[in-house]
Amino acid sequence: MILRIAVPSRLYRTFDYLPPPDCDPATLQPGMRVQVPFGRQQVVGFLVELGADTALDIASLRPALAVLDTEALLPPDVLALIQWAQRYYHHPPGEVFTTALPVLLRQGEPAIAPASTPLWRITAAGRAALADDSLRRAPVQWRMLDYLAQCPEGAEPETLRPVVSHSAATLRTLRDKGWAEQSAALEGATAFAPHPPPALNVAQAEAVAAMIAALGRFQVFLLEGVTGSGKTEVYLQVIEAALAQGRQALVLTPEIGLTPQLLARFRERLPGPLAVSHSGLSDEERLKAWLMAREGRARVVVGTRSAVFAPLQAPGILIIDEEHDPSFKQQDGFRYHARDLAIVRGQQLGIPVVLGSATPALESCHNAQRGRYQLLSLPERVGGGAEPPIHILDVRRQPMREGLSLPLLERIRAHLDRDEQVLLFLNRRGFSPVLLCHECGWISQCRHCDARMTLHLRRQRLICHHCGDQRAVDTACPQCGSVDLRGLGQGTERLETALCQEFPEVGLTRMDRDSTRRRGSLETLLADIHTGGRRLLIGTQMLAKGHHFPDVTLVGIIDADQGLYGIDFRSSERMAQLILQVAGRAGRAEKPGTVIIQTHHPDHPLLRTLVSRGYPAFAAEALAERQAALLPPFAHQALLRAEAVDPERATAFLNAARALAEPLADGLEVLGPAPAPMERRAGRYRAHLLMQATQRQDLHRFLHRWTALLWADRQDRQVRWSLDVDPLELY
DNA sequence: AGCACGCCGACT
DNA sequence: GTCGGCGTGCTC
Repeated sequence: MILRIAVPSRLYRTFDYLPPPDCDPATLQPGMRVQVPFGRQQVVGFLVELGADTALDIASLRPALAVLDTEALLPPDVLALIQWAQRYYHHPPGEVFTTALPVLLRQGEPAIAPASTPLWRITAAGRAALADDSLRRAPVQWRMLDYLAQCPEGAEPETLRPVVSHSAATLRTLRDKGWAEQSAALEGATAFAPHPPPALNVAQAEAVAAMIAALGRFQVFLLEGVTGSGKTEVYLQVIEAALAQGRQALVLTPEIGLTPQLLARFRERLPGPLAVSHSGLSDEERLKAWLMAREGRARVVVGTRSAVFAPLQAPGILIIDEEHDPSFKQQDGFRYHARDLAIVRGQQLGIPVVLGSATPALESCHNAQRGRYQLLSLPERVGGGAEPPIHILDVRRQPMREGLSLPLLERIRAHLDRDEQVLLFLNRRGFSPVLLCHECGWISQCRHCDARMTLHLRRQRLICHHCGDQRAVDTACPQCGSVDLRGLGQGTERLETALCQEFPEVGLTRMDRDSTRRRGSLETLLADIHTGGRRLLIGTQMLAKGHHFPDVTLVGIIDADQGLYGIDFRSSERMAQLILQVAGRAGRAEKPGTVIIQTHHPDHPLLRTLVSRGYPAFAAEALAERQAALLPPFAHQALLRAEAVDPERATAFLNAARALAEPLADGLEVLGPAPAPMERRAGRYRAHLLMQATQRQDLHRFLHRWTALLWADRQDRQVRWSLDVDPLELY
């Protein structure tokens, strides 16, 4: 008997081994982990298949060293999903397994839960202290205690570490004061008092009924609902129905969507422990969540992208929230799309898949249009209240003050004068994206990229946002020595400075990657906004996700122009989604918000449609444009990327790849090699070859044969290359 | 990707 | 005479 093993390497094939000498081959099952010798190393591999034949001479096979599991680690459906993904994305099997499993398991740790650490919990006295302001002078302790108050079933010391900078000392102090205590984990014994579900409106009830009727068979639903239309409530009720049938639910959300609010809502409504999986967890916590899902102790699993591979004991329904979010697509290594894989998994399991979004991806809209997905719309906001009106503000020939037009400034002042909050969205961090010498025209070019370094005035650094390189800001022009260096263009830091001068009496909060760099600072900023009287909020797309600001009555989109004529054919779709998401952050039923978009292209047809007729009309029009241009979803793409220090070698590789492709390229176009839009990045030159076909089948038949040739070809080791099937970014 | 082999130039 | 630079090839 031969063991076909996927080893953790980026080689595009499996390796054959003999069973270990002391092993009863009858106990072996695909999905078990096996310790094997590999070259001069020992690695943990995955048993993919048991076979009788091998392409090699039996005598040249090496025996495996040990079988690490007594039963298959992965249920058959996850194994099937992994194999499907490996074929579809044409990616090395070892890396696919590696991505699909928690770190500890791929390192060979046993598949049993690590000893549980005692949990920290708030005491009754602690709650009282939180309420009566006795921690007014101790903000760090207050923040920790407030965090504990939001963890009814206790929190592991590990998860508390990021909350404040010296969590262990803080916790000791809180314990000594009797406000927090540490005790062993209560096994799944959440004090669960089911909250009665709120009444549904007609559209919600119809959606829930349609999904419940589909439990037990494969059906994709596209749940399209504006912000505040109650998508989460629909999820909760359909999950409850699946649980009542003894099944589990898997919910995928974008990273930022895993906010305490969403989890708290799931916890108070759904019985039993929740398995939560995202990148902020320790390896032990991830393994624990994984095991709870597999053993069925957790009935509901909530996680980010990689949770699509979570093993489930009795899968009942898959839900992908904010399905349009690009973070569902992995952008390096194994470039899978978790939403697409969830649909495949649902089909393989014969269970429903729910895609929810206020602004569905055009791909999903198209699938709904042709009847592959069932469209369910939630057109009204729960509790009434209209969607905020969106206005286009033509800034052509307008005097601008630091990127703000005077009419916008006036509106901001009016809202602030009424004691309301204002949110300004600018998708560019730093002070200004370029430093320019007014004397000779020198600009702050990055040494490693075809990009300019962004000026961060506060930190007195020039930082390249593409490779991370940074240096001190020049005091004089490196070219001509002039001291007249000026920042060109607006970033959030500059906007903050300008608004501080304009409205010195108003509290202001900036939210971007720079201001939330320290762990826990996001929570602090949000607390400031909700309770601390900060009334001007400035931020990047970080603002657009997860958090709602009910007191905001004015939203300003500072610069919509980038998105309208971006290099990427998806940039207008992105911009529309961002605008509506930012708009959706604002207002409440009795105090609706207004949205103002500054642009130099007030007549841009897609922007006009979005503003006057809403997202569905926008999507229909954008889809018509895609169809006319034969772009996705009316064509299917794969991108072969190559990068090397020497640009010639990257291109030579792609030319060779193109030569291999030509005889096979039936029913598809091969475009390139072309330099990437930003050709040099982090000191390496990047180029690519784009394959495009109108029939998905043609593309995949081609890729199957072509990748085999590519891997067999003797390659230039200096060239790094990768294949991206269904690329979201064309660079 | 690792990891070794091996063939060249810079030193004790 | 040896140490170590990185080009090349292999991993069942």
